[in-house]
Amino acid sequence: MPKTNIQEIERKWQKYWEDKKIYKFDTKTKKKIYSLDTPPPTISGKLHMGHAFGDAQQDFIARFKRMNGFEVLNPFGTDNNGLPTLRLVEKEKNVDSKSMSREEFIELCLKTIEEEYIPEFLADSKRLGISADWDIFYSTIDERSRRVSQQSFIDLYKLGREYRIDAPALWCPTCRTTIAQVELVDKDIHSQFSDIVFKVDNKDLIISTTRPELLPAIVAIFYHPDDKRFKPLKGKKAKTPLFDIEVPILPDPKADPEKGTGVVMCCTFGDQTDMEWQREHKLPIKMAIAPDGTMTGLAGKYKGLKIKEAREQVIQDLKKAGALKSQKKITHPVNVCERCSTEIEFIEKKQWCIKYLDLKEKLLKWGREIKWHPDHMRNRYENWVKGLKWDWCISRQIAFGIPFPVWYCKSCDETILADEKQLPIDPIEDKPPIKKCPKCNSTEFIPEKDVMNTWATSSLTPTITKDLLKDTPAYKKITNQPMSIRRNGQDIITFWDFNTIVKSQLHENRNPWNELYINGWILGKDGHKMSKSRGNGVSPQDVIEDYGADALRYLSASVKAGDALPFPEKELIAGKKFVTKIINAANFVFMNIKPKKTQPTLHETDRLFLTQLNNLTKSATDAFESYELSKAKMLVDAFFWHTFADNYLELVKYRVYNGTATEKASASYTLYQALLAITKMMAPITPFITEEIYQTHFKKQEKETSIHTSSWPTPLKLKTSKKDQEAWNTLLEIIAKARQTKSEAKVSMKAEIYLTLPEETQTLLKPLLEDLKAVTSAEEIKEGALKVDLV
RNA sequence: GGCCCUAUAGUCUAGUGGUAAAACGACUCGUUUACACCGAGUAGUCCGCAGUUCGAUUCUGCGUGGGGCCACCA
Repeated sequence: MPKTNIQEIERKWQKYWEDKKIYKFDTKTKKKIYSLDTPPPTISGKLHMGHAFGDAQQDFIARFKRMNGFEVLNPFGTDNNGLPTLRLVEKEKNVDSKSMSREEFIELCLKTIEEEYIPEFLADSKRLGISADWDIFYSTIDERSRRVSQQSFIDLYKLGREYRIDAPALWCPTCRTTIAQVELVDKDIHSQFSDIVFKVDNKDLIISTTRPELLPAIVAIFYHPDDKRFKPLKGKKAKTPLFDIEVPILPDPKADPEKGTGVVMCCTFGDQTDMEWQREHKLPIKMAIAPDGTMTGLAGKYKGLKIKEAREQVIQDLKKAGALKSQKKITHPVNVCERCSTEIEFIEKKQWCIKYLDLKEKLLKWGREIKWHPDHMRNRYENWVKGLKWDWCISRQIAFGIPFPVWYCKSCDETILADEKQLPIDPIEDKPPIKKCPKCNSTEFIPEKDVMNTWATSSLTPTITKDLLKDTPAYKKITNQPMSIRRNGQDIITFWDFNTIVKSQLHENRNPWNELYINGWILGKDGHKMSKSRGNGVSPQDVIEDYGADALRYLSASVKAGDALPFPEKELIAGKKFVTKIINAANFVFMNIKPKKTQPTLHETDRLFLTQLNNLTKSATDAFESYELSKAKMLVDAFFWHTFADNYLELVKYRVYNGTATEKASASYTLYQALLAITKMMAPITPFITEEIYQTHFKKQEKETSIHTSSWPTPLKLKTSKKDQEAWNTLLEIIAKARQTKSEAKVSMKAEIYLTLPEETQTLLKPLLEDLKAVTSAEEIKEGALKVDLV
């Protein structure tokens, strides 16, 4: 088929589906509802291959369930309330969010995304054949999401699950925001160990550090409790150079005797271990670094210098003071901000946290109540839960996002919640619901300026989806129960899936979904993750242009749940070939048959073949049911290609052209049923070409508006016998033998032969011998050991 | 440092306690009443070691390679 035809056919059915509202969710449905919690992509550009690949796999499930009698709730959302959107709009519109009012900036973000990004993204998704109901649409920053998200905050506050504390927070000096553990990446940094001389009872104690600028913030010195070298120092105090601060010397097992000189200095905000020590040993809190990445007054004369400048200066001064013994260059990995690669710092800040560390055991239990596909992906969730050390900090200090619905009393700091009926609100713009503080009667309130972390909202997608259907009859059916399934990539199990489970359990005491499908993962041709910097990306738009959307979907169906696959161009070729082949096969079938729905007396070849078809129907349906999508595709594809096209069509041709009325009727029925079943079973994967075939050939008899709302095939009623499989296999073996003989003799497949078959084979295949003679061009069948002779 | 997944033709993947298969590629032929974006055929393969077993590519352990998660990183 020429390229333009594929494009035309696909566009034609895409329009048809939209016009006929084939994927419209019927809110008045009487059917069982199958609901999908769809991952809202952060839209900052075109649909990329990762989106296409995952969305396609989800669509296979949606379409399969739709054909199996479910009313499928397949919404579509976008996630654009976070830092990436903020960055995008700042860059695109050349503005600085800090110099605008929050309201202005949110407006600009919404407008930019909605006008310039979402339309193209949606068009690409539709072009891919995603069968979502586009009217059930949400954005994680729209009014509904803001309301649901603020309501969640208020509910959790009332449940005592939220608290606000002065806490050390991971801080990025460049982004000027606190960041989450998951936003950190490791980076190898060239640095140096400076051996600094401390004084204990006027004797030298050498301590190695990579961060001499933190000398003013030292609160203790640690050694390993088993380290004999330092045991005598226990309980003594060390004096720091330059600053002359006296700090205690303490034993702690986290100090590594092998590293540096075996003793380590602890500053409140040096790194995570420092903070743990601060807590465990109840050390004072000292802040040497301000939120903007400069030194605080604590650093004395170094105040106002940037971290690196201060480090240089301190080293110079240590040298002058004779307190720097030596320096050694090292490369060591440090945590940096994943967005700007700045080394992170720790600061003290009032933050809202959701308390969940007490729920670890329950979280593990809840995780086990969800069916994971594949099962082993639950390990990632469990490892994450077991490793949790902090409660969930949901405060973010950026200009864009969903505001906390709270104010604080200016005089007593009492938290004032917004009136639930007025959500969503912005405390900066709106007034608190009360005039006086209930605690101290003060009348002045300070709005919370922070916004919520994006995961605090996107962890509510099941709630948001259900809220979209409020006031419809379907609402009752979907509320108060988990959604059917969520599908997403393995990369966000630990935050999106995890946080959603947390919220659902805290709010509703139930899991958000019954099942989780971790989609297969597409890599670049080089086996690495697709990325701009590697230049190994493939654009789905180009692929659709060259091969068609069906071919891209066919490719997406060749990876197992949870697996990763280097981009296989050959699967696109195979997909395109499949499309051509099945349309040709359909043309052949309907050129030669008279469709008949009732089963006539079946010719033995047809009965045996239909038995094979029934086996396929069972195994492919099982595979779809258990979400083994790649297996399902492989089974149907292999059957279509080998059993149906290569063998059955060849076997039946002679009879179709030359048979008696009875023989033709049997062939007609068989061809019709087999092609219909195959077409339907491929419909979830290649929806366009199967719709083309359905509409062109089957619709007259089948009557459904679309193949995608037709019913899934079930096995046909057939007489069977124990020898069916043996007879079918033997038949194919003989055909293969004849083909082999001809090929080796380098003659045409139509060359005539003498076929010699053992008596028992002839008995087994008796009703098939005429078809066998025709397909092998055998002039006659002789008796004896299996042999093929050219005439 | 802890953990998870994984290893099959040139490539990418199925599969099995009795030495294996499809697709793409290669090679050899054929073709005109579905299909040259075709048909048929040929060659080619189970990471290493040890254990369990009559028998291991398959099960177990270890090693090695690849992918990933977590923790640490003065």
